[in-house]
Amino acid sequence: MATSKNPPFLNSVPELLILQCLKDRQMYGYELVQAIRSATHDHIVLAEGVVYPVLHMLEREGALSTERRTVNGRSRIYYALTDRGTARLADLASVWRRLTAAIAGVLGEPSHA
Amino acid sequence: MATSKNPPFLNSVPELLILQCLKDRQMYGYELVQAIRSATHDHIVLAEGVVYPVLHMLEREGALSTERRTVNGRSRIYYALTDRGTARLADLASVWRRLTAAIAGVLGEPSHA
DNA sequence: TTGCCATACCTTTCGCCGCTAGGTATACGA
DNA sequence: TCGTATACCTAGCGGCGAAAGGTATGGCAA
Repeated sequence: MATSKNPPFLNSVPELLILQCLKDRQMYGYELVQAIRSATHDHIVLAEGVVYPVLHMLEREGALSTERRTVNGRSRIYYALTDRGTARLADLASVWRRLTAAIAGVLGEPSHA
Repeated sequence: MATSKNPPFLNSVPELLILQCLKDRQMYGYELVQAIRSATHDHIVLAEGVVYPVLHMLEREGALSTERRTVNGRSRIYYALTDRGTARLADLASVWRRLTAAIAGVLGEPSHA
């Protein structure tokens, strides 16, 4: 009942992954691409064209705060979760778990519940 | 290595669910909508506007065979998996499991592996 | 010193997939 | 006879990710 509609279907997975990574520590865009790539053993490779727009959108909505730093003569923009971002992460993760559990059920897997 | 690219991101979940349902027994479109709805306890509700086009596409590609039957004065189109459809189901399910496992890893869940 | 690769940021364009919102027709119960 | 459930269908829109490109600096090798 509480769940009004299907979230347009399983979208915003990139957003979920990015938020989750930033929960552990602040990171910059280029770093996120590689972190996700290596964390998933190359199973998920987010192109930069996906990551940067998401970061900008999240910043616009107040889910992320930014800090410009120069390291080794290179300028980086570090992103960190705000309270709002933490809440958003919790929301997305919850929806994600609910949907995957539902699908696992159809696929005939126990889904460890 | 075998996995060339990200499948456009987590698309074709409706297709996966439909194929999986048809693996157990043949069903008709209207029935599929409700079967998925109830199997997922209303967490996933595929509109008919999603289901029918997928069925037509799968039939066009030889993944489903059809049989028209009249029950209680109502005309129904029953769909059944072909060999090709079974293979397609196996493919989609495998991709699905790989991706969800990867995401579960990022989310810090054991994902029962 | 020149050129290439890695780093680090960014945007525009395109295509697809699912969603919305309709539409048709029959059966059945109030 | 009128509404609701059954059962099928389609056209059009929108959003999100993918592809493809563009800028700039640093470092290394030829």
